[in-house]
Amino acid sequence: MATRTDAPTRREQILKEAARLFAERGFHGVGVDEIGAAVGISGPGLYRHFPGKDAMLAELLVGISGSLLTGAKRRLAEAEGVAGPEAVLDSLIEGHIDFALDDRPLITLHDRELDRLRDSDRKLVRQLQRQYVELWVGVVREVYPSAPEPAARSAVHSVFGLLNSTPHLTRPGALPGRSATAALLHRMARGAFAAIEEH
Amino acid sequence: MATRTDAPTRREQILKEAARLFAERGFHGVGVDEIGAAVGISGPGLYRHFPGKDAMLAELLVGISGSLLTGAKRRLAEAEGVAGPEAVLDSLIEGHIDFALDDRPLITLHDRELDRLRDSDRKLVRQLQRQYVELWVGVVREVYPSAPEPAARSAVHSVFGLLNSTPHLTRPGALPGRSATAALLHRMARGAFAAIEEH
DNA sequence: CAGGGAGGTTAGCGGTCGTTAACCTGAAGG
DNA sequence: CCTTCAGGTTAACGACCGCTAACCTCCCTG
Repeated sequence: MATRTDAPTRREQILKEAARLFAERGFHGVGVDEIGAAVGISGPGLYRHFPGKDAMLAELLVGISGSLLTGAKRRLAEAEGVAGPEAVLDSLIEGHIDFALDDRPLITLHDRELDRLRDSDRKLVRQLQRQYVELWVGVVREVYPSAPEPAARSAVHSVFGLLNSTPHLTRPGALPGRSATAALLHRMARGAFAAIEEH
Repeated sequence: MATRTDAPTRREQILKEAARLFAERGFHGVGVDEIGAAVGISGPGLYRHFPGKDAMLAELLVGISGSLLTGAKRRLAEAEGVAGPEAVLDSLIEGHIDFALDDRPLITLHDRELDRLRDSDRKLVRQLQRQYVELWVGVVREVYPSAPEPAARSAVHSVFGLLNSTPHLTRPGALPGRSATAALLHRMARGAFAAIEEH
């Protein structure tokens, strides 16, 4: 998989703009004409690239869940043996923060429009999400062995909520710069996890 | 304001069911017929109680933001002088957790459907939200005086994300019970705030 | 016991939206 | 040079949805 430097294809443009619009106004709140207009073609021209509006949302959500899981697996494999569980957890957090900061609209969609999918697609996305969560839970339980599994799972969901809050705080972009924000989020996530263990 | 023991009025039933449906399927994803059916009347009967579908959403969102702010102000006033800033922060966290656990659909709506409001209503809601955030920021800065204001504000938004994650974790209801969940969320919120200060 | 308002009902209008149909065009390939 | 096809276009259809109109039926009250 080479690092892409090519110009984005029309199909990719459409997906990107659709993600932005869906995140801004909701799946049902955006018409196909608007999506088309956002990439310079109009309305039904989209059907040369996608079988329907639903298919765009499906591809977006499956893509998100897939790359989150793939990235997490890669980070876990890279750290295997050579690093302790704390470093692995840090790596997972870092990956999730990068995603939350770079693909804000996708993060928004990811927990907002899942129910608008066809049954089969929704099942797939949920399965990918579940694997992602369980991967985190495993690592968290290595770092905090005294934490019972349900608490660890709740904690993971809550930290996702914390990290995924980025869309809310960057209205004017007047926040302390990307790296400082990432560092703050990272520390807060670790601080939240550290509170799993009572006292 | 007496504690209400009376049966809920038809109007309140409608608001409650509308909140649930809007949270489940999005504002545009729910038809007035469905809302009517959820309270046992059908379709246009709703217009005896509300001027339109938008008005239901507006009343819900203004109500949420208002009661969050009112509750926070009350807690702040009660603790004035008699308690240190840490206790005030704990009280704010407790209030927000109660709300997140008891009114899950409203919490979901609150940061999801704001853009579907008329301009004037949206402005009002945003102003209430801003006051709520600033109230938290003030308390947080008392507890952590070394934290710069932008960091404190980002932290507050992130902790809201953490606390508002409750809708995600209660799919089957097989989580460790309400009080244990509340305690875990509370500890995590404090742990996250504690990480504001570097090192 | 008349009458009126609160709170429903069903029928239907007007607009919007996803999708399809039919047609056009420019560039690549034999 | 003719063909083909990818990638557009506009027109239009059918479904759905928010809302209004018109009507009906209790129940309360003077």
